[in-house]
Amino acid sequence: MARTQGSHSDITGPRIREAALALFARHGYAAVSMRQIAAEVGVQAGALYNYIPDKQALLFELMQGHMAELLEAIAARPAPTGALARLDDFTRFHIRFHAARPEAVFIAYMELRNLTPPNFAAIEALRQHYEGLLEAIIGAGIAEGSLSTPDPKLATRAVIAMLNGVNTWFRADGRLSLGEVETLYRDMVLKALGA
Amino acid sequence: MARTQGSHSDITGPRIREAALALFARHGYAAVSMRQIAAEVGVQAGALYNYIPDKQALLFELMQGHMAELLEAIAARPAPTGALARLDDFTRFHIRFHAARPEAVFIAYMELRNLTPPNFAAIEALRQHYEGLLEAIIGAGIAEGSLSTPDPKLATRAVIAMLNGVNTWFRADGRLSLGEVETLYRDMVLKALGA
DNA sequence: GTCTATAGATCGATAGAC
DNA sequence: GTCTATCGATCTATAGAC
Repeated sequence: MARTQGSHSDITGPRIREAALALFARHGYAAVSMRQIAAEVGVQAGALYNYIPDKQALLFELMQGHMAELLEAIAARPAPTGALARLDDFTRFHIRFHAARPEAVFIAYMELRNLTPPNFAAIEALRQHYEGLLEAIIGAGIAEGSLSTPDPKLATRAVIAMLNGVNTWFRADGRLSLGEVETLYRDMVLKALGA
Repeated sequence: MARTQGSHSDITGPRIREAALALFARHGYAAVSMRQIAAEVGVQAGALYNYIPDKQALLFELMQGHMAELLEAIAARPAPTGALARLDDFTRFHIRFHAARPEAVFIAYMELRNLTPPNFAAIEALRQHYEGLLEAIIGAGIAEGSLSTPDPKLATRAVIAMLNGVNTWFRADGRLSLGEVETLYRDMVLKALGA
């Protein structure tokens, strides 16, 4: 990994984020040193500070970037017509998006307590916005009569938790394909919400 | 918190575990120092080593104790007759048991990666044993025809994840009582499993 | 059983040479 | 933009007095 001297402003920045993402996900933010990140990138620790003000900002950027990507991806998706179709689309999107970036997802849920209070508030607002999208779908389903659940807010949290669980065990080379998992979870979600 | 000198073998041990539980849950294992734990107990850092061999053993004891308590509590519970009644009992037990000890639950799920490999294997075996209890109930329900779900192993994971989610938002002084939450989740679980 | 003191290592972040 | 070198703080764990 050692590199000789030279100027690499275009690639070092992204590589720092990649290395930090992998190391934070594996060992946890508090257990990873700036020297470890630097070694993974192939620079000395001091060079990291040309790209980030401090370790906290590095964590925040990773989490904010992940949440922004999530919200952009769901916003860019054309919404199907009808609550059931929208719910089907949401569950498939959620599972697929999260399965594709397990490290960022892991960090986004595990390292919240290592954010400073203002940084935490910013991430929490993004998370609540995403949750609100699902709650709106469930509310629309109740309004149109295609869904029936006594407490939409609680049901929203239950569905999100269920879908998030996929990331703790899914492996691409496992017994089920991602498409099969999506369908099985979609069916459980629809039934749980009284479709 | 400062204390004068003296011998307190009977109470210092449990107090160390209590302090470590609270601090690990709030700040994370890697971010908590032995000095912080000692200060919370009211002793100097060196005194901790009369009770535990090292920091890792302290984490392991907390997690193992939690899992042992969980398995003992469910084993001591008289099993109702019929899969639906057993499922109702399991969901209520799971939610109530976990809601009563949020710190231990948080540590049990968040600090797995900070265990040494042999310690991790021991905890993981206990977790799988617990999961197996729910899988057996679901399997029995399918066998007797009261439940209908295409993949019992996947359904087991989905239900556990859904139930675990309660701990991330439930507050005793919130909108819903724990009993109400239990009932709402029980209903969603039953429906999701095709009861 | 707890104290004080400390060893030996490692941390985040900065300064200045190139 | 990266290097070497380092400051000052902090860490786990241990040694020896009481």
